[in-house]
Amino acid sequence: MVKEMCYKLNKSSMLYKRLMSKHLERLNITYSQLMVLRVINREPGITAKEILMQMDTDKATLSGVLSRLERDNYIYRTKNDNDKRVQNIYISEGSERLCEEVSIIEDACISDLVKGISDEDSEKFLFILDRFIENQINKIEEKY
Amino acid sequence: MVKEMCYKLNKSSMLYKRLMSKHLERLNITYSQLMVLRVINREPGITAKEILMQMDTDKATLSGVLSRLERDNYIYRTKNDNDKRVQNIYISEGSERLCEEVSIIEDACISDLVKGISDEDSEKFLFILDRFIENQINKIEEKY
DNA sequence: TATAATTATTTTGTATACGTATTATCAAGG
DNA sequence: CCTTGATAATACGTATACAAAATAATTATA
Repeated sequence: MVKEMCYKLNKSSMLYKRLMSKHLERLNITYSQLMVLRVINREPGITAKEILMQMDTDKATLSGVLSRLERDNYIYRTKNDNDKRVQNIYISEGSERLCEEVSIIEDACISDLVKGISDEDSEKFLFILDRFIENQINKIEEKY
Repeated sequence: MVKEMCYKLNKSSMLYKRLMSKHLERLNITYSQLMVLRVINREPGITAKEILMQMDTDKATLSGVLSRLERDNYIYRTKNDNDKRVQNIYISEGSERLCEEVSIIEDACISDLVKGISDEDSEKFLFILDRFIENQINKIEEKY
């Protein structure tokens, strides 16, 4: 049964990314880029390191996403004078609007996903999923 | 709440892949390759098209996975005489053993993931997840 | 039967995911 | 000071994920 849970979690995750990508296509931005952009929108001047701590992704991956966001003028970066290793990251003019627009798209994407699932069941689902994730994290931290 | 469900499903999926990858590292095979190898192991002579139907992945992705599996001698392919577009795919000598070994690894990986979650709750979780996935599939098939 | 439509698969291009190496900078100790 | 170790970030290599185009073979149709 655990195996089945894992497979279906993977499948659902894949479907979600597929769904969001389709809707985001016309905005010329990817799902990953968007997730990062939102964090920056919430905390202007944030550093890559701080984004990493919030997002549980890989630093090399994030570096790539950031450089593409910068290339496409969604963000800009300035060197931090206190610590020249660090760059502070800001949303470009106009990108706030993008974040808002995307929230609307996301709401549309997810609107029907709990159709036929009661609030109580959703609650229950989240509760179990939290426990499952906790177990996964413990397992990953184990030695091999 | 739906948004939270989606984020956590993604997170859990990522963690699972990370966990399996760490354990599979020493076998010199990736998680995706393994999933494909197993299907071939179950149905020797299967075609790429048939694998696709079972696995809900992308044909281009599968094509790459298959070519790497062939490159590393896990599988071999023969042209089908009835339809020369098609290739029949077989497990190479020795790869069956790999499949068995991997099952053991996978069991070890997932063994503690339902710790603290009752059978009843796992059941419930799967039930809700199935419904969720069904809704996702319907949503993806909608027009934009 | 010649052509059009379809099908199986690969190729190409872009964006992740992630381990490892590298670069630049900082901070602490000798 | 200056070397050593830690830290922030990028670069590189390999493997997906996936859209779109290309290839090659098959089938349907005029």
